[in-house]
Amino acid sequence: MQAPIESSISELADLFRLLGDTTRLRIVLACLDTPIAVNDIASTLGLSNSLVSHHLRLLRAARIVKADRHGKQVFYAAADQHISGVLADMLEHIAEPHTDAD
Amino acid sequence: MQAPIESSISELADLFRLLGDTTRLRIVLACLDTPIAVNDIASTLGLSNSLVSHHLRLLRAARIVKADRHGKQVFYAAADQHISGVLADMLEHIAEPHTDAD
DNA sequence: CTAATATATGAACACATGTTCATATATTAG
DNA sequence: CTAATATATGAACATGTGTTCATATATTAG
Repeated sequence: MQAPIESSISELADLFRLLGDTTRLRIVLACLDTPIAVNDIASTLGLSNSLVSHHLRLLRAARIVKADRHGKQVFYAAADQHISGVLADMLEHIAEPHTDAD
Repeated sequence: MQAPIESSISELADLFRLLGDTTRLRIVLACLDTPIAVNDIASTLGLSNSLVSHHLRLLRAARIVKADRHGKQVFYAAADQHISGVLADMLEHIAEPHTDAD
C-alpha cells in the first residue's frame, strides 16, 4: 500500500476515531443490517434520543451512516459496504488466536 | 453480520480508537510494508522517540503492530493482514465519490 | 566494570470530547 | 391554526487522552 497523503490521513483518522467510541460503535452496529429510526436505536441500546442524535450527526457527516426520512422518523443505515467490511475485518482480527512466535 | 457481544464491542472500539489519532495512524502506516526501528519512525515522521515509543506500546498491546528486537533496535511491523485490510477499505471509502441519492 | 546508543516508562499538563439538560426544528393529525 | 411526536442542536460540565520532559531499562562496544 502506498503512503496516503496528509489530507487523507486526517480523514482516515476521523473515521477511525468515530468508530472508536463504544456508544457510537453500538449505534453503527445497530443500523448495519437494516435501516432503523433514531428512537428505536435509543430504546434498543438504552440511550437518550439526544445522545443518539448527536452521534448520528457525526457519523452522517463522516458518511459512515446515511439518513432517510419517512414522515416524522429518520431511518439510518450503514453508508456502504466498506464500513461493514472494515468491521468484519476487525472482528476477524479480534477472533484470531494470539500467537507469540508469529 | 451478527451483533457482536459486549466484550467484543469494547475491544473493537479500542482498536478503532487507536487508529483514530493522526500521529498513531502515521506510525502504523510507516510500518505497514516493512519492519522499521523506533528511531527511524521518529525521524521519518519528525516525532520524538519518546512519543513514538509511547504510541507503539499501545499499538503493540492491541496487536496492531508487532515488535522484533535486533540488537539494540526494535523493529515494528503491522501485526497481520487484517490491519492493512482495514486501512485499505477505509481508503476506498474515502476515495469513493460522494453520491447524495445513493 | 563504564560509556554510548536505542528504547521504554512515569508523571504532569493542556486540550479534546462524550454526555446531559434545555430548547429548537420538522412533520403529521385534528 | 394548535397539539403531539420525532429528531436535532447549543452550551456546559466531567472525564479521557496525547504530548512533553525527565528518567529508567536494555544492549553492545571497549
